[in-house]
Amino acid sequence: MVIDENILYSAGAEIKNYNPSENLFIQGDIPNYYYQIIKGKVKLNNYNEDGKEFIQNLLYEGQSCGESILFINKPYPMNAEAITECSVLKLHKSIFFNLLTQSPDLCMEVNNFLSQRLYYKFIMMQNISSQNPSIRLKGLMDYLKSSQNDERPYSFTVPLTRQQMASLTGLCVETAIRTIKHMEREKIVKIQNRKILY
DNA sequence: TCATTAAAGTTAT
DNA sequence: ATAACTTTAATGA
Repeated sequence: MVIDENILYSAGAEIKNYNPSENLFIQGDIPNYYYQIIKGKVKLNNYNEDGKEFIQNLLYEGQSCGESILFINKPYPMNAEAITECSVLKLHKSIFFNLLTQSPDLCMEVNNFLSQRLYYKFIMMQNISSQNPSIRLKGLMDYLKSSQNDERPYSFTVPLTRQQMASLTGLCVETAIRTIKHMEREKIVKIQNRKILY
């Protein structure tokens, strides 16, 4: 959790609910609020000229959303779209900034989260620049698996659909599927009733 | 080699 | 039921 929900409530944050595929904000909007997810999943994405989706990030309950550019005066370079039913706490940025200036602890927590996002971006940027799809997918899975302690092979179940994995790595689904099958043959992953074990 | 298109099977809502 | 996801195959860059 980035910020204790009670703190956000007492600061005057409001709950907003979203249905799947509803946008919290879209590309070009001016950032005015701090968002923190109470329940549900949200994706940050872009669409290229051909309408192909690239997922910048998947966010879950307890995480915040769009805070990365709240601190500068630029419109959002991406959309935030609910992928499940979502409850989100929304706090105006002026109040959010007040909270931060009053509490070093809060400030650290926000910075910590910002660091994590940045870390993910670096990791993904490195492996996406690889031409090899197997390396891209492996890079993604390595990152996801690093959040758990068990490092044994096949101890991690990838919590993503193949479609999402493809959109996160800039591949098309079919290539992702074929590559994953190939990785299964090479004993890099196991597949149990469509779930990918890594 | 990977993306794209099409078609069909499977799962989730 | 219907939409979303998965899979296979053919074709082209």
